[in-house]
Amino acid sequence: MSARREAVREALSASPEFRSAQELYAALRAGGSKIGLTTVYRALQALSDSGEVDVLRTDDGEAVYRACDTESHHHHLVCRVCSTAVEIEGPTVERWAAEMGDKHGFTGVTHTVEVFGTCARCSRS
Amino acid sequence: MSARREAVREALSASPEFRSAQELYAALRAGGSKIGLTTVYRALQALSDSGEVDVLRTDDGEAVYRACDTESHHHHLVCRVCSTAVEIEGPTVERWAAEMGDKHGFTGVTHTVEVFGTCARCSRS
DNA sequence: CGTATTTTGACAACCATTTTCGTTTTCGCG
DNA sequence: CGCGAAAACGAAAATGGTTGTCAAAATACG
Repeated sequence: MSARREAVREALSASPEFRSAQELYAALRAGGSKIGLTTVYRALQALSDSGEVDVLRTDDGEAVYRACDTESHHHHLVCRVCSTAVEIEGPTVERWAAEMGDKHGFTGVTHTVEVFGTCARCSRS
Repeated sequence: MSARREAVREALSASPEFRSAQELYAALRAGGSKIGLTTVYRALQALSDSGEVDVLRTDDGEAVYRACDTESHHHHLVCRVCSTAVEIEGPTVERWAAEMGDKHGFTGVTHTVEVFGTCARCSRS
C-alpha cells in the first residue's frame, strides 16, 4: 500500500458519506497534496477491488465511494416520480439469492436489487 | 406522442429485459428506421418522466431502461463467465419487495432482481 | 550503489449522454 | 387545402466522468 493510496483512503474515511472521485481529488489538492486525478481513480479502484470501499452510481452516472467499515450491503427503494431513494435492507433477499445460487450449482453468487414505486408524497399529487 | 417516440416504446416493450439507449438505437436502425440517437435519448427521457419506463444504472455507469409492466415476471441467474441464464422465481422476493414498499408508503411497487454467479461447469475449469 | 519493478501524473483517448442549431414534421384553424 | 406557429427531429459538436498511455520518479531488492 503506497503513501498516495493511503492518502486517498484517509480522505475517504474523513467523512461517512459517499464521495465522488472528483470531490476526493479536489479535497486532496486543497490539502496541499500534489496527487493526480489518475492516481485517485486507481486508488479507489484498488480499494474497491479489495472490498475496503463500497461503490455505487448516482442517478447521473457518477461513481461514488464510501469507506466500508460496516460491510453494509443494502438496496434502494426509488420513487419513480421524484427519484427520492430510501435505503432498505433485507436478510430475506440475501438468503434467497444465495439459496437460488446453490440450488443451481452456481458459485460466487452476488445480486442486484432495485425496487421502484411512487412515494407517499408523489402519490398524493 | 409522436411516431418516433412510439417506435422507441415498442422497441423497448419487445423485450422484458433492461436495454440501453445505444442498444435500442442499434435495434431500431437494424430494423430499417432512420431514427437518430438524439431522438432515442429524448424519447427515453420522456417515457421515464411519465413513469412508463424504469431506469437504472449498470455498474459501468450506462443507463438502462425497461418497459414498466408487471406481466410474466421472473428473474435470471446469470453465469458471469459463459452468460448462460437460468430463469428463477421467488415468491419470497416478491413478498419482500411489496412489504418494503408498504413500509415506506410507496405505491405501485415493482422491482428488478438479477443474480450473478459462476455456473457449475465454468466453476470446474 | 545499481538494476528491476511498481507507482505516479500529465495528457490524450473514450464513450455515453447532452446541447446546439438548422431543418422537417405536425398541429390548429380559417 | 393553406399557412404560420410550435414541436420534434437528426447530424454534428460539446461535455464530463472515467480509463489508457507512457515516460519519469519512487521504491524494492540484491
